[in-house]
Amino acid sequence: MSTVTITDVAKRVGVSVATISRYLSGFTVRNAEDIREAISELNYRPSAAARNLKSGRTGIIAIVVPDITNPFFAAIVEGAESAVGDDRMVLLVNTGAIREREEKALSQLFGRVDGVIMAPSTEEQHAPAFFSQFGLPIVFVDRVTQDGERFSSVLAENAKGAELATGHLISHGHSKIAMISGPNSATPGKKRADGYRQAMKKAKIEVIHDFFIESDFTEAGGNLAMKQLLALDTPPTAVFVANNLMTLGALHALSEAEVSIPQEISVIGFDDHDFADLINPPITVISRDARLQGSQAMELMIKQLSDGSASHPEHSMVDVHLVERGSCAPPRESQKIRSNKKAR
Amino acid sequence: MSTVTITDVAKRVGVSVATISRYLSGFTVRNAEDIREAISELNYRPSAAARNLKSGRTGIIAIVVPDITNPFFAAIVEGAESAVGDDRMVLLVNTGAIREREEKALSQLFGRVDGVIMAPSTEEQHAPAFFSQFGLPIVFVDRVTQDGERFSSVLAENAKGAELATGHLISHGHSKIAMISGPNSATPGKKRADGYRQAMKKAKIEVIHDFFIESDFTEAGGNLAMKQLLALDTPPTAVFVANNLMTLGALHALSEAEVSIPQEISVIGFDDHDFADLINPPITVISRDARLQGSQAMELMIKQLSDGSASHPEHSMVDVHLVERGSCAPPRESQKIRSNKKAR
DNA sequence: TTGTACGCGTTATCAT
DNA sequence: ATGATAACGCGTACAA
Repeated sequence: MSTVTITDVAKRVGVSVATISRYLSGFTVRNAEDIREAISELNYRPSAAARNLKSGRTGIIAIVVPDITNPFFAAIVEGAESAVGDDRMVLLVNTGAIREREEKALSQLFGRVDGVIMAPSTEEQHAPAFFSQFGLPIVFVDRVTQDGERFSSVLAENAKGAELATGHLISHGHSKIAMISGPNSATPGKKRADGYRQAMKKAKIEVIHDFFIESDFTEAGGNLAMKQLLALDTPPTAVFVANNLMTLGALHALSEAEVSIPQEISVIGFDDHDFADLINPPITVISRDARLQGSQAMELMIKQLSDGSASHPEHSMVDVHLVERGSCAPPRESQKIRSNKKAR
Repeated sequence: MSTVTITDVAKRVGVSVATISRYLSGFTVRNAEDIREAISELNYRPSAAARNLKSGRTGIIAIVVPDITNPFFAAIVEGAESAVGDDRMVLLVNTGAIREREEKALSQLFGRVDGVIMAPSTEEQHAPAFFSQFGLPIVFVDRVTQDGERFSSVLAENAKGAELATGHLISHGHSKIAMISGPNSATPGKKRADGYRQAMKKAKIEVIHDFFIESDFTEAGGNLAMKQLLALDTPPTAVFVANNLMTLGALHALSEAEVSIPQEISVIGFDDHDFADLINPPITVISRDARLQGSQAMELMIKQLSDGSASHPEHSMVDVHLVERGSCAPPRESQKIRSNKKAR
């Protein structure tokens, strides 16, 4: 156990601890060589804990996400990590989208980290109050909480993306367009639903109640929603699925029910995936640079930390774009989908 | 800014700091109610930094992985996080499989964390020396370094899995079986190659030099390797790909070259993937519980931390199993793969 | 049960 | 340029 302190080094060299400290801080000292040597021989490492206590900073930035297993959040974390710099590190908190864990994590984070980058699982949250209460710098990424405007954030062009997706379906001639949406309580859920409605409105297509399903961004949720859609008397001819996991679930439902894409139904998803182009047919999606979202969030955090500019929140958005592959086509003349074939 | 200390609470209540400290530690004190009240009114939070300095512990466990973007490592991290408990947190380090970053991270980690769970990018590493030097508890997960036996580890049944995979191909009647392997310098790379050779030996099939390609566990690497295989005068009729990313790359190469699976070539991968069953055809793989690997590693770490049992390293292995889908079939009579059609 | 006082390892201030 | 020392906030041995 390396319990060698700055005092040991000082004794070894025959100077005071202050001199060693100065040397470590880059100041010019007389016997720098002796010190360098002593440090390496004694294998001295400054105590992070002591430094934290003195400085009040930890050099650690937390990033809290609902599910690190979701490739999208993994990309965000990777982006954030890539921008953290040499003198700081990233503390990961995976909340499983469980509210209690989020809150507990936040309180545990206080004092252990200099700031937190967070993708809150819901907007209905007291997080901002919590943050302002403790004065912990925060940057929201991908999602915000109720009065999230008071804090910096890096979101995606959710509404635009959803409009793009829905418009793409419309341009193929579809009108029976369903949406499997995320929870309305989460930023991307709400915004993408808005975009869908906006596009439908522009095209003067009425949104059928049964065609809009508010699900939960999980694979199971997407799976269930798609089954519900297939069980309808007149199923949709196209569906826009609001995130990658739900798309996965929906595709499984479609595959199980032996509904062919895009002949019987057109599918477009939000967020790309490595395998999306290997599926048959390759899936058309709205894509964006999640890694960039993460790195931008980290940059905002670092700026905030050095400027102390918590009072001037910055809001940035990463762009989205359509990646056209093979899962969208015009609707058939005959709208007879074998809806009840296998779908429950 | 919450700069309220234990002293403030003590003054408020009219007792000494020791009493407050005792209250916080769960001891019985006279005016517990007053203290509780004062703490909540003053919004007092004990300083983690000061506690760290006193106790020598941080309550943080690091987990360093090559690539958090790889679903496999994401699952490991998620598993580890799930087992960390209420009084500790996880610090993530993503090294990008870059040796220098690994080493730098390790030195930065010292003093900031109580222990590190690590998936080293290569076995050719001085990490163990580094660890023993500083006495930082470590548990290896998925991979080890040179003298990794001296430290606890949670590996997978790599050799068994590779034998299973190769045997599956052999049982279908293949003999021209190629392997796209990982780097021999990494534990899973080496062990899986061993398993392949073992299975081939058992079946008395000679391993053709050109059929064994040592790649690098990346998508690009798998892609290139598969192209090389396809460009051979007599290409293999089956291929075992040693990890998920390389499988992805190989599938892209196959798809690009319009080689049909399993008619023209059988494919089996190592490590499952959410989308593996949606690809056409669904991909047969060797699977294992990565999340379990992560949680076991964390459990070993926590045990080590409480026991102080660093001297009794434990080595555990998670099992593997074959997930049969549709990417393997008997070889054709005519072995004419359109090898040079589009490959390259 | 409670209070006093010291130590944890650094850095910053103040003299020298 | 250097040395002595206070201070960071907390836990705890010791005395009461």
